[in-house]
Amino acid sequence: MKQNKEERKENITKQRQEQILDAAMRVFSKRGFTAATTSEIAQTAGIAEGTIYNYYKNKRDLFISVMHRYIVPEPIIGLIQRAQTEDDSNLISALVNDRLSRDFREIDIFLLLMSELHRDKGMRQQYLEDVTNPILNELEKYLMSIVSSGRARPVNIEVTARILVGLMIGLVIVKKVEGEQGPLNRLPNNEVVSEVTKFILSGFQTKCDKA
Amino acid sequence: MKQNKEERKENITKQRQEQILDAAMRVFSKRGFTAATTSEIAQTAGIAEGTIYNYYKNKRDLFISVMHRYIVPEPIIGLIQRAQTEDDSNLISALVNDRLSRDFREIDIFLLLMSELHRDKGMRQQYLEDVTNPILNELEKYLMSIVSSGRARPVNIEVTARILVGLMIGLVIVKKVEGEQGPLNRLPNNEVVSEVTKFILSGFQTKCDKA
Amino acid sequence: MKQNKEERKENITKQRQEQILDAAMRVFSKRGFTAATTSEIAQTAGIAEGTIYNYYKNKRDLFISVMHRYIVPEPIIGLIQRAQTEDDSNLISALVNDRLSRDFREIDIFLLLMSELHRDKGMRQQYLEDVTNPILNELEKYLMSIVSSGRARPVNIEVTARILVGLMIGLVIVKKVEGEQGPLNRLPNNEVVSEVTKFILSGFQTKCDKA
Amino acid sequence: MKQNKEERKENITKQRQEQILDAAMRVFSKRGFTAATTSEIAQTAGIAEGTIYNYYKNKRDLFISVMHRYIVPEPIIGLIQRAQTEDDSNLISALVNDRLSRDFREIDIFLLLMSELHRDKGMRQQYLEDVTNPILNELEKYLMSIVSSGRARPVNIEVTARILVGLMIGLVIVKKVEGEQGPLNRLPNNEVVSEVTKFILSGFQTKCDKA
DNA sequence: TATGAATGAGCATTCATTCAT
DNA sequence: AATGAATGAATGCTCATTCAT
Repeated sequence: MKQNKEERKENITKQRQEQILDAAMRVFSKRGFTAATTSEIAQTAGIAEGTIYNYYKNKRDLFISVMHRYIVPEPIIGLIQRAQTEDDSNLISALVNDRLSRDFREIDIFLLLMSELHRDKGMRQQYLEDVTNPILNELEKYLMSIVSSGRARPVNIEVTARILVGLMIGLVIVKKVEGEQGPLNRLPNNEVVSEVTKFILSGFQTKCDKA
Repeated sequence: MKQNKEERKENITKQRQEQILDAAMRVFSKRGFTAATTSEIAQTAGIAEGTIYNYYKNKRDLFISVMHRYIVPEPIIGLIQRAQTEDDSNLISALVNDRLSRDFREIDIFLLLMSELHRDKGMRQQYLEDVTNPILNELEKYLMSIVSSGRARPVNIEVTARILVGLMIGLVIVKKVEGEQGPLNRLPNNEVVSEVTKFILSGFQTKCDKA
Repeated sequence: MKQNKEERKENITKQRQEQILDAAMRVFSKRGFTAATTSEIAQTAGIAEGTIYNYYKNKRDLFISVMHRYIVPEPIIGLIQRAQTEDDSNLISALVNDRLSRDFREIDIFLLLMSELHRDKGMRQQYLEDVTNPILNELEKYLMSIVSSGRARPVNIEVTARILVGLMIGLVIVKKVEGEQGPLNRLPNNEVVSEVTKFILSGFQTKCDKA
Repeated sequence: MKQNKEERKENITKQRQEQILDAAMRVFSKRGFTAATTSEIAQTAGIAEGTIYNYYKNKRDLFISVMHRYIVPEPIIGLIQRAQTEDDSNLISALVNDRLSRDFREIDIFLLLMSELHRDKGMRQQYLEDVTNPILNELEKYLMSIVSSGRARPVNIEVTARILVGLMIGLVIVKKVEGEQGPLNRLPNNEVVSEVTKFILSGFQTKCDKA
């Protein structure tokens, strides 16, 4: 019984934390770290302002928790790992599709993260360790495998991994900046994905021009 | 003589504005729009806080002026136009090199702009008109010319232009996030540029696999 | 029990509002609207500056609340209504006495209101509706009744009502401007009241000069 | 020649002072002392902000000069003196008419003066000596003469003088507060003047009711 | 544990005044 | 004498954080 009670308590605590994190994520990504107010976060979460401080030491602590909660490498790493056996075109398509089909909120969080990273050395280090490096490592493993199997040119693995990650990030930013009227939003998603995939695999030059 | 006087006055005004803009740029890119204080901007510029308001209506006006002063499409458009007659590999190299050789401050300003754009519809619209669209238009013209000349595959012009822009933006972000220890900073610049150029022209797949 | 709690809370809120309004009234009437500082109001109320803003949106809102709290037509209207059956001399005496026995603070508030009215059209309109018109209406009703009963000359009702109101206002101002040494303060109150009453009823000309 | 030059200089100085005083009067009466800015005064006068300080020590000094320049007892005293020989009804009419036909600017200055008087003891004292007392003295002399000549009841001279002054002030305030739509503005001026004159001479009670 | 009133440091902005030209 | 840029103190207002209930 007692344990049951404690469990329930713990559950409520978890729920409350989730509730706050979700609200904080929305407000932070809408306003940016400094312009976001604890008052608006509390309102969004449907709780009192003071309650936030029962779960998080201060605003920055809450922000860091939001980043940990919503910026994670697992989904993208999963994609790469599951794709190791599939053919390359499928993997790239899946990756591109995954990124481009996310909604704008994620882009906002990402941009937010970017702009806060260089104000907080510790955060930047942690983001590198927790998110960037795992993804890049996985990509590098994949690139090594396809280079050694002869399916890819003998590219510089490190640089190419960064090219791929950079391309994903950049596309998502362009998509967001141009908004609803931009081609990346206007065209059917699969058309965009297929075009990007072809680009990644073959560049834009006429193929086999030396053949 | 009189004109001389007026001219000198005008020069002083210009200098003072430049002085404030420069300081504002530094502080804004270090702190972000909201966290930047007019007090720190004034201190950085070596003037009194009130003096800022003799030249700019308010903090947001100053911010917009900074953006206009430091985010301009001309250099990149110039590059594309001057390259129309050169061979494609040279143009791409030049573009990539131009972007990757910029210092971090510019990246900060760019990220800053991105994160403020979606809080200010007017600013976003203006940025599209003043910067994004001119660059994309120029790129699209270039792509059309090389497609029709047979030097490029019959790609979707619109999407490919965005791929190129996105790639530039993304690379610069990755370079910034990984910092001094990342490959994009560690490797010789020309090596990175050459790798990116090859990627853009041919992708990473083994060429002519169907030949 | 719960209700008790809520009630207590409400009481505290009321008290706090009253505390702020009282302080604001003092400071506003001492300094005028613009010269009054929220800092001094807070100090006078014995609270922190920020606390004011838990109860009032901004300084102007606080000012308007002060006006609503301290400038009300009810007492004067009550006087007129209760006097309808009494003889006219009694009513006039009561009115004059009521006005002249107020302390200087009220005069300050009144002057303050006057000087702010023409900077704020909305406030002026509201003051007319809430205070001026009700009093004038009541006075006009009274004047009509005494004219039709033959106790008064067939005066222009509208103008005479304004003469009476103006006389009250003006006397109070003269009393304030001349200060302690002026006759309106030096002479016994009932003497002044009686003199004013006689003036209102009969003017200063020798009565019945045509009889 | 030299003297001529100096004279001209003096004239220019006078003109400049007048120009500043006039502008200051307009701005002060529109905004009130604190809310009026030296910047707006300078703009209104068509001069540079700094120029004000060549003629007036500071803002308060300028304000006091405005008061001295625009609030003077002479016109009203002149009216009373010139009327000594005329019949009483004419004098009262002239007084009332003089006050009620002034435009709103003067009322604003008067209200402004009132609200500043009690922040500056010296100013209040001076206003009493320079303006209030001379007018009241003149009125008292007049009242004494008509009482002793039997044309007026044996009123309390001091109080009655204040009643008359108060009535003028109050009427003007009511006229201003009610604005264009109020009866004091809507009705023909001579009708209002005549009504007020009759009131002052005879009150509103039916005349000769004891006769 | 949740609440939300109270706090006061901090910020953008204004403005009277000065002073070099 | 006139100018107007520069100054910086002062102000209204916000908001993260605390704490009594």
